[in-house]
Amino acid sequence: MNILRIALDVPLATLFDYLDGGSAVQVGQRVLAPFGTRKVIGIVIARSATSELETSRLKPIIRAFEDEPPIPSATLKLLAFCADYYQYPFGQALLAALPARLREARPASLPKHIAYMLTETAQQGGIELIPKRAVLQRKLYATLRDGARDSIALAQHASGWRSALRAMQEKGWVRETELEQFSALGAAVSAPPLNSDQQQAVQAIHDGGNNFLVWLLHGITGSGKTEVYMRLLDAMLTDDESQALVLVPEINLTPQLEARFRARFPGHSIVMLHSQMNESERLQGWLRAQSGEARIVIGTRLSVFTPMKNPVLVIVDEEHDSSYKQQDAMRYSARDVAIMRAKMANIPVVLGSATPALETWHNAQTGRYRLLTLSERAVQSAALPVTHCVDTRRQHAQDGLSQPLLAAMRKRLERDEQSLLFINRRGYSPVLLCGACGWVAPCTRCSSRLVVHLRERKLRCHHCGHEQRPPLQCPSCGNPDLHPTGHGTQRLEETLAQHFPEARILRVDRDSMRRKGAIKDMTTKVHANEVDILVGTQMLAKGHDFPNLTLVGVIDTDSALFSPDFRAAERLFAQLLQVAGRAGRAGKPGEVLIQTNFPDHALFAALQKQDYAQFAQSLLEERKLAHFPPWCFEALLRAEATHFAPVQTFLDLAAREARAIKSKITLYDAVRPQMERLKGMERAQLLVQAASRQTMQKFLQAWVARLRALPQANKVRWSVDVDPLEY
DNA sequence: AGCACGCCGACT
DNA sequence: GTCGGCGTGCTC
Repeated sequence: MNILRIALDVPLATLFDYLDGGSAVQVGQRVLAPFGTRKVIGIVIARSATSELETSRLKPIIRAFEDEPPIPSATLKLLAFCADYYQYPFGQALLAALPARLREARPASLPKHIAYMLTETAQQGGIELIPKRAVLQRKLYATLRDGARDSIALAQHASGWRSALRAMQEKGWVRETELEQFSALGAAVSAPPLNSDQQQAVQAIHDGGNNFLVWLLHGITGSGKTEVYMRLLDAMLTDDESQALVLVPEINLTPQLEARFRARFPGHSIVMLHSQMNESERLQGWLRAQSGEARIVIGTRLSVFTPMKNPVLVIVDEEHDSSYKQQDAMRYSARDVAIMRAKMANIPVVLGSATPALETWHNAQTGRYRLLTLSERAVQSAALPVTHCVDTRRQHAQDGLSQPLLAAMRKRLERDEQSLLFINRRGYSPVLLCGACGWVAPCTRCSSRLVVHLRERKLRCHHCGHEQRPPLQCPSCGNPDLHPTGHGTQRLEETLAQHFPEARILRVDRDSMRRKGAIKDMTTKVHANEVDILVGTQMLAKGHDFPNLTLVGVIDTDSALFSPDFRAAERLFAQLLQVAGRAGRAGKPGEVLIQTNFPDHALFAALQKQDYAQFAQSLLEERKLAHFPPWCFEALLRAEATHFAPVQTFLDLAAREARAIKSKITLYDAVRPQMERLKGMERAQLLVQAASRQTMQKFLQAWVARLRALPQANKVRWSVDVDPLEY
């Protein structure tokens, strides 16, 4: 058994065989191996006595990292499953999941716990040693008087502790010491009482036992989902070994969330894993989770692959959030991988959301998932805002602003309260709209809207590729005045300044918030009442709590209401529900004004009542008629190249290969995505639908094998997106 | 993906 | 004469 089967970071779906060179390296451990002219890091996947290649052609590995803990087989199996499901080379999937430090050729070891303690001198001298004005040092002294503390504990007691501590070290008052293991620090803050909904949810999940079950925790904003998660952790992390994985969307992973968990579980080692951490922190977190020391792992998308010794629970917060879907390399959905992980480990998984993804809701309706509802508000001060539509067919919106909205904003200015204008710019493509009757040009083959292509004077379906000339008059009412609709948000800020020259206006979007700390500055300003009007995109929808904000205006909903992307309405509902939650907290009643040409749309009726279930039901019926997910399964073959011709050739051949496979799939024509050209690349894509996951998987397996064999496949960059969210 | 090999155009 | 353009093909 001296042959090693090794996974390498190369775009080939094979393992590579090497001689072990006498090393006792185990499955899951790292090796450095010669590969062509290079030296690369690989992971041992299996040991074997034989190879398909002649043994004389095998090279021995250069070195093995035998002292490192092996990646557990459960993690390898999960990644192998994902590589298979998402049609991605296993070695690349595996190596990409590791912290970057483990892709480098130097050994990694479990970090020591450095703690700080007072020296003899400091203890005998007492706190009077430290000058009164060195407030931070005195604070640290008081903390360390009770015993040694590590950096995490110190950070909790005093922000900016590092320089103060260094000063104390230089004076000889503090020295470093090494702890054997993580030790409990401080007392837990007590848990607030649960309302009956929360109690029932905790009870139900706890009673569900330790085996695989998917729970959907459906709770409106402010219903206390996080408290339910923490109670579950409390209840399920009982023995010394058990661990839990908590996934959160990119934006939700805030210092506040971390502080909340640490305060609640001071006796447990908690590890945070997200993209803003530096590489050594990331490696530390990974190793602590792998060793079993970390009891709670809180992280974003990629942390779904973090190895754990004894996981007992997986939580996916805001499971509908699109940041769970990776949009390059292996295009996995961390929510779906989390469910698969729970299934493989035979443990429960909890999905939490106020507006679940329609796929998730569907599974809860059919009984595949268990539904738990939190309908009471846990925070009593959080009152439901009043939602109204402004009918922009009657109240014309000049430069995007209608009179009722302007009047409402003026009222807030007079009362010294704040307003938020929400711009929904995402997924924007112009549709052809009749201003008289509200007719929107539909696709004849899909239940989607046609997109206006002004330059070519054409209407096109981005889903199936259907094209037609724009009609000269409205087929519904005969009105000849049809126009593309859905633009004009750029000048909004200027227009506002004209209307309210005295108001302090702050724009919040990705551009203005790019600078580090910009978001924190923004929230401080809003809390200090230094802003009257906030103008922003979906960045503003989440998380922030502004007590003096009493009006939310939504500028343009119609482009999303009738977007060619069939998921746009679902996203709009989630966003609007979230922005509505920004208005009127802490006692002051909030108001939400939505400008729309279609105030009778079912979405607004459901929004006014905060009735997700009703809206989801109507969307599900629509999707069933149109044969869209979740009533079918999809995969997208994307291709791009500097010129369009090879892209077209490749997709034509790919379509031919697809038809040659005897599978019950629906193949659509190749279409250009909304961004036809991106970063100098001409793009196009091919959509495939199947009635079941198995059918799709079987088809993709055969298809991708044939695609790899096509010589034309090397002329383009192509990838498969299984369960795509964006087209 | 890298990286080497290889076979044709403008340079010291 | 050779430096270097990127097409082709291989990596256990």
